[in-house]
Amino acid sequence: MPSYWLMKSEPDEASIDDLAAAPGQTFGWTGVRNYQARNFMRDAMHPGDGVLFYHSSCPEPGIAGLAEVVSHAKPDPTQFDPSSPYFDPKATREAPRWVGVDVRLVRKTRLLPLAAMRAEPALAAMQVLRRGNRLSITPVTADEWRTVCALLDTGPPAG
DNA sequence: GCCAACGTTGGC
DNA sequence: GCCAACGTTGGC
Repeated sequence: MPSYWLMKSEPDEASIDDLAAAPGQTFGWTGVRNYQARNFMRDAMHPGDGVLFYHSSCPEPGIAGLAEVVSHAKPDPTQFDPSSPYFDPKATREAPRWVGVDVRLVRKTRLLPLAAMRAEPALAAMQVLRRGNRLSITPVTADEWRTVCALLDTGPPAG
């Protein structure tokens, strides 16, 4: 049984189009510097899990596509790179602190805006929509996953 | 740029 | 271990 996740990315840094253009339409998810989000990747994510690719901190925040986890967690190389904004001087190759998984595009979708997600009763309990939520990776239930896919398939409400 | 929310840091 | 100060996230 796959699990489902919502993963936030700032499109200026890594957008759904960047994922589509990447070799194999796959890239490593780097830059997570929050322990809870890290632990999801390290402990709970498995190849085959579904990913809602979410654009954050941008003019139109929302779900921009579907992706898939294709690796287990492995050390995030940016923690070792002094020129990276994600450099962590306390991380060593012997004892890496931060990990990431590889994510592959399934398909780019129309944008499902944050406001539309909030307006959908079936998504009312979605963790990413909780007041004050700042986690960049949150679990998604199978029901929420199906609801999002249905919304993406049916397009925006008429009118 | 504002601000709510919440994570992290560090003195004690 | 407490908790105040500070930093970050992210929508608006």
